[in-house]
Amino acid sequence: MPELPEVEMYRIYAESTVLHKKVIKTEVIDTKLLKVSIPTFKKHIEGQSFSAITRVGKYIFIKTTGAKYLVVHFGMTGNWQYFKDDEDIPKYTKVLFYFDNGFKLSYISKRKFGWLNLTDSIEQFQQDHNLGSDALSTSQSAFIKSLDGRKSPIKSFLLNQKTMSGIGNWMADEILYQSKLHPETPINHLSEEDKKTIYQKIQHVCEVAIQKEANYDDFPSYFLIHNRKKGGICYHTGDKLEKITVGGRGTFVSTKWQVKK
DNA sequence: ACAGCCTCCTGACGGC
DNA sequence: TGCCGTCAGGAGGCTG
Repeated sequence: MPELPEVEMYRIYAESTVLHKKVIKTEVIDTKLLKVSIPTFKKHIEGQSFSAITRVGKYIFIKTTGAKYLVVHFGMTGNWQYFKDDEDIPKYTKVLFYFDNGFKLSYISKRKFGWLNLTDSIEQFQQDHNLGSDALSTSQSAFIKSLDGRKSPIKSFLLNQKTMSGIGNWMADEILYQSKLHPETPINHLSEEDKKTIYQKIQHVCEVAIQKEANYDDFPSYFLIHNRKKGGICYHTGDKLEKITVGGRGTFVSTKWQVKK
């Protein structure tokens, strides 16, 4: 599922395909995924070119030559694909952008958990939707300060996009596994050292995942993701991983390796 | 302000 | 082999 590293790959893909291309037409196949009306969407996108593509957390912001930014979120099964021939249209295409070179960009969503929106500016969108700064742009001191006064399980906090955005379910498990901390540990039980460790592991997991182009198979062998499945084994202890629920999300944990405080 | 639970949606998967 | 129930998950909304 697309989290920060996967969305970064989508951003790079868009930069190498649709940047500076002019949209001559759009086609909305499933209106449910559009957060604005079709006329508003067409008015601000058709006839405009894509002039910059940036990412904050799991969101992509496409600056247009018009007044608005196009905001794209992929949900859990989203993707996009650049293609030319009609016969190559991807399955589950929900929105199509036609460019003046004859190519098209398909916004794909299998389970309809993503959406498209418009905004005046990235900062405006962040304010309106309580979207925190990107995990790779958040300082250690800001991260540690944001933990003050909280007592929810640390995993729930990592999944919350309000202060730091981009971390989803597999990354939260990965970060806490590498931090040797149990995902249910209440934030107010963490030491200053723990907080620094978590921050460093957030950066590490993001950086490695992007460097490996989000191809899980290429991640180092000590990464949890290789064993993050039913019957998976802890790389460090050899014990079977436990599957629990934290914050309503499926969570894999090595109970001997990850300390609960 | 914060925490926790529910909802959306539908393909994939496991069990019989 | 085929059917059917259950699971997965990001973010927003609602409640306590």
